[in-house]
Amino acid sequence: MKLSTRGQYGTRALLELALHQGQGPVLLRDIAQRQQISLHYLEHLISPLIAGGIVRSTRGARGGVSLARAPEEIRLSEVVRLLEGSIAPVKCVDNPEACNRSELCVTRDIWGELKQAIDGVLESTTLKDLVERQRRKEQPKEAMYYI
Amino acid sequence: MKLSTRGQYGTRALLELALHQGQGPVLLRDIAQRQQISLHYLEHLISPLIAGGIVRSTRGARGGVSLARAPEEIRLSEVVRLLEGSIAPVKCVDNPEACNRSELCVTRDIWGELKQAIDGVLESTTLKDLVERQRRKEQPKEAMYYI
DNA sequence: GACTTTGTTGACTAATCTAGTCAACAAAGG
DNA sequence: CCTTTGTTGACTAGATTAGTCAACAAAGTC
Repeated sequence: MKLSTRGQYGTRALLELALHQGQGPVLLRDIAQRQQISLHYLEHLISPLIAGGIVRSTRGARGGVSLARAPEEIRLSEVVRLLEGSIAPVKCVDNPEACNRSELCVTRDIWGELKQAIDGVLESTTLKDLVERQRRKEQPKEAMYYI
Repeated sequence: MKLSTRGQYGTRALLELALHQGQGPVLLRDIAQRQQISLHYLEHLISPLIAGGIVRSTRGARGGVSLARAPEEIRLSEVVRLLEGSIAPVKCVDNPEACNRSELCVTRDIWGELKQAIDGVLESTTLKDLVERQRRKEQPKEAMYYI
C-alpha cells in the first residue's frame, strides 16, 4: 500500500504552486530546489499534470509553471489519479473481468471498501486545504494570540 | 496505492482456512487449487503468517495448516502488516527521520490521515466478517426468505 | 534576427521489487 | 523405512521505480 515518489513529489510540487498562486509562473528549477526533487525527474511529473488540466506552462524567459485552476478546485484524488493511475488497491475492484472469481469474492468487496476509504480522504482534500494547513504551521505564535 | 499479490493471496488463503475452521488441517495444495494460487508461491506466504502467530502448521501425512486463533480475532490489518509490511503510504509517516522536512510538511499530515483511513477499514474487519459475508453471498435465496 | 531562457519529449539505465520456480531438507504418520 | 506434507533458501525473468541525458520547441530579450 505504498504511494510512489510520483504521487509524493507531484503533490509537493503542486503545493508549491498553490503557495505562489497569483504571483506568475514558478520555475521548475525553483520547485525542484525548494521541494528537494530532481529537476529532470520533476519534468516528467509535470507533463501528466499539464495533460490533466491541473497545471499550465509558459515557455521561454520568465516562463515556468502555474496552476491552471483555483487551488480549492484541485483535489488530491485527481492528482494521485493522474500520477499513479487508479487508486484501487487491486485491479479487480475497477474491472471485474480481471479475475474470474470477482462475483463471489468477498476479499474483493473489502478491497472495494478500502478504495472508498482512501478516496474519501483524497477527494475531500484540495490544494487550498494544504495551503491553509501550511500557513497555520508556519505561523504558530500569531495563531495562538487570536485563540 | 496497490496491494501486492502477497496481501491478496494471503487474505484469500486465510479466508479458506477460516471457512474450514475446526475441520482439521487444510492442505496447502488444496488452498492453492481452490484459490488459484501457485503452490510454491503460497508456501512462502504462509511462512510469515506462522511466524506472526496467525497460522499453525502440522507436518507429515494428514498434515496441513489451520488458524492459530479464532477467526474473529484475526484482523486484516494484522494480515496485511505481516505480508506487506507497514500500511503507511509513505515512509515518513512511520518514521519522521526518513525525511528532514517531516515536521513542517503538510503532505505528510495528509498521508498520515490516509493511513488512518486505511487502517480503519482493515482494523475493523476480521476473518469472521469475511466468512459471514461469504456465506451470505453463497446462500442468497435462503436469506431472502427471512427478510 | 540571433541568443538566451525555459519547458517538452523520448531514449536510456541501474537498482529494486514482484511473482514466481526449484531443490534440498525436516518432521510426522503409517 | 517410506510416504506425506510443510520449511527454507537459492535462484530468476520480467516489471517497475527513480532517475539521467540529450535533442528539441517555443517564447522573450537585445
